[in-house]
Amino acid sequence: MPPRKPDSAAPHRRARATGRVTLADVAEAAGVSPITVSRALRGERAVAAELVERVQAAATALGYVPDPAARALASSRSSHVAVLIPKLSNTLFVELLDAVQISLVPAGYQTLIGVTHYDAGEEEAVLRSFLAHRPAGLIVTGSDRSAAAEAMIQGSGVPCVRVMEVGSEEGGFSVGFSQREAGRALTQHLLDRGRRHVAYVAAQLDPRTLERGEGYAEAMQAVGLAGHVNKVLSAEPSSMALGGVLLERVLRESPGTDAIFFCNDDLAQGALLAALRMGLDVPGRLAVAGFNDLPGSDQMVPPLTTVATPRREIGEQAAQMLMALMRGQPVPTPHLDLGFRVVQRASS
Amino acid sequence: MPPRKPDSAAPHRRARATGRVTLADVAEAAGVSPITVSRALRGERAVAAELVERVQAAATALGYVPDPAARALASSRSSHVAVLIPKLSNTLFVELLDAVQISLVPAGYQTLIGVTHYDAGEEEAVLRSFLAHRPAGLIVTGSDRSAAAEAMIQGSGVPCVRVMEVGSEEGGFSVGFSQREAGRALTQHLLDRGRRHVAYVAAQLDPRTLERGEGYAEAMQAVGLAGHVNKVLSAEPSSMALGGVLLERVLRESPGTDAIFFCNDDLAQGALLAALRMGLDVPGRLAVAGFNDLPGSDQMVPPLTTVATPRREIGEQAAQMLMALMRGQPVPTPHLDLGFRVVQRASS
DNA sequence: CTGAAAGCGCTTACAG
DNA sequence: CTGAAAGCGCTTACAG
Repeated sequence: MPPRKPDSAAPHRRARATGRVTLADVAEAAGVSPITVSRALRGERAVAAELVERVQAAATALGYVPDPAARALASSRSSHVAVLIPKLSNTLFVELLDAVQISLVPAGYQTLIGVTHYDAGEEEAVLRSFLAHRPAGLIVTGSDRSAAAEAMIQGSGVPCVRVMEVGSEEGGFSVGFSQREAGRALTQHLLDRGRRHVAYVAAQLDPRTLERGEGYAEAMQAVGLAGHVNKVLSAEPSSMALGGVLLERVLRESPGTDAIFFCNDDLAQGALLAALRMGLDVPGRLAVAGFNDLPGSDQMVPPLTTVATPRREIGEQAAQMLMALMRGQPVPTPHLDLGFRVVQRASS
Repeated sequence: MPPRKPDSAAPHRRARATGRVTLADVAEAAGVSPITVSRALRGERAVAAELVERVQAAATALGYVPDPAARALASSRSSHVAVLIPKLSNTLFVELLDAVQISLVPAGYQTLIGVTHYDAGEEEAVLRSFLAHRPAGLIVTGSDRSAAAEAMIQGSGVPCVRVMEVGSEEGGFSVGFSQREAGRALTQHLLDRGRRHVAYVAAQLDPRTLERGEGYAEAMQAVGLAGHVNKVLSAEPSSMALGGVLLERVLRESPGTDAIFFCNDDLAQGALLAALRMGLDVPGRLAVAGFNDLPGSDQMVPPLTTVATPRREIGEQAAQMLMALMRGQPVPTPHLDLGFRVVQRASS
């Protein structure tokens, strides 16, 4: 009978207080040092192929899951990607977010979503709170923000991609399309269909909405209809109900209007339904067009003419671009224009 | 002239490599120990009022922001709350999420959102990844999940609130309403309006949808119309377009139908628009009702009868309940029933 | 290609 | 009511 070792020397390794399987456990099981496990699992630097296999087997056998907090503390970089969007009530942003998430999650990143409600103060607060988490990357909507917010982004050194617009500033990164061009194209479409008294009706009035309005005005001016330019702007949040209200307002204030370009499909959908209730002939008496091609627009009566915007592709490409930046890889096209498409349906 | 001190002894405190202001910096500035700063800032335990003030002043002056990673590592509890929802394409869940977020963010929690796509495997994967982040709390949709997912939740020890249904199991926590009761109430409403051939049309077929269907069947049976029970079920994802398709299918297969109860408003909205295109008289020939009272339902032609569900309140109350759990406070009502409301409009 | 040492910035027991 | 010590679980330089 072999002599019993004293208790104090017994265990090869004491179980953690937390019960968690750690890097050290994997290292011991694989017979290597913790740092080798770290490197093997992250695929960082060269580790002998044989060791990599042994480490991976041990990690799997023990059910090892790296601790993001420890990783973040040691590397001063978390696996979080913060995404800032203005509102969750606009389907556009939800789809954008969904696409970002679908691309980022399989790569091991966690999405932290921040809603700014189109408010500079809220955006700063969200940014401050998120940057404290040392995110690996940042995706923000548009390029319009307070100087303070901009300074926080720059000062943080966190890679950042701006979405929905295409920028051109040196040093920045963006994925989107030209809101102005899109506004111009849709207006041109209405003009091509023979409309002359085209009104631009917008709500919410964020910078992208205003840019579309500028495109609209340019298209009108280009064909000598500067005198017919009619922008109806409401700072209220966009909604179907508001679309109906604004339709009535335009018809009352500018009875000669023969086409309305709504800045977002929800307004246009609401206007279409209001027209139905009023017995207003669309497109006979009035052409109606929207923007974004949101769910339901193709189901309207009549189906809604609109601009299809590539928010899902924008989300995916922004995620790809950000991943390249986070890995320190070069980005061939720092400002990626994904374009848009005028979708003609029976409402115009 | 005073003698110059040697360089090596000069600085009171060396700047961190990271440049970050730490607890130690605040402690030094306030003339207390780091642990006192920690306690004063978290409001934990009793700290002399005078010290609290001094610490807070120093923290503010230095612009101190606690490091969530360090905090999580030391306390083995992060400031993240993970929220699991089935889909981002259903407005219902987006509003729920928004409400949760609005309640949690001001309290210093970060929301980690996980989309399961109604898939058990995806749910397990998301859960595994989230639990590695040691969330402070968890909010999940419904109470239907794989045994593996359930075991992960239980085993993690993370406080968890289930939303959208009200449970009754001992030991659990939930905020929602009775889907079955709601299904019954809406059906009863249609019966009260004189309808006899009421069909229940559902897509997606998640457990809540099926429960509503059971409520529907019960209401039919209760008035002796068991023979008229007609459930039309499609496993496809819910959408407006599908609503139109299913409407046509019901009219073709069961021409005697005089009312349809759609399991979600998007289907019902699509059906209403299809009816418009077909020239089908609603509610004269057919009554149409939906569920959830989603945006746009009140704008339809005719406006849609539906059940208003309190998802915002559910989100808020779930957040409140979870915060109590995370703080170890007692929860007076572990299963909170927030009810629902039948909203009668012109479509029935 | 592999490792020993130090440290990231907090909080948790344990004392007093 | 306050503090000194230890440790959470990793990764970053620095060596070899």
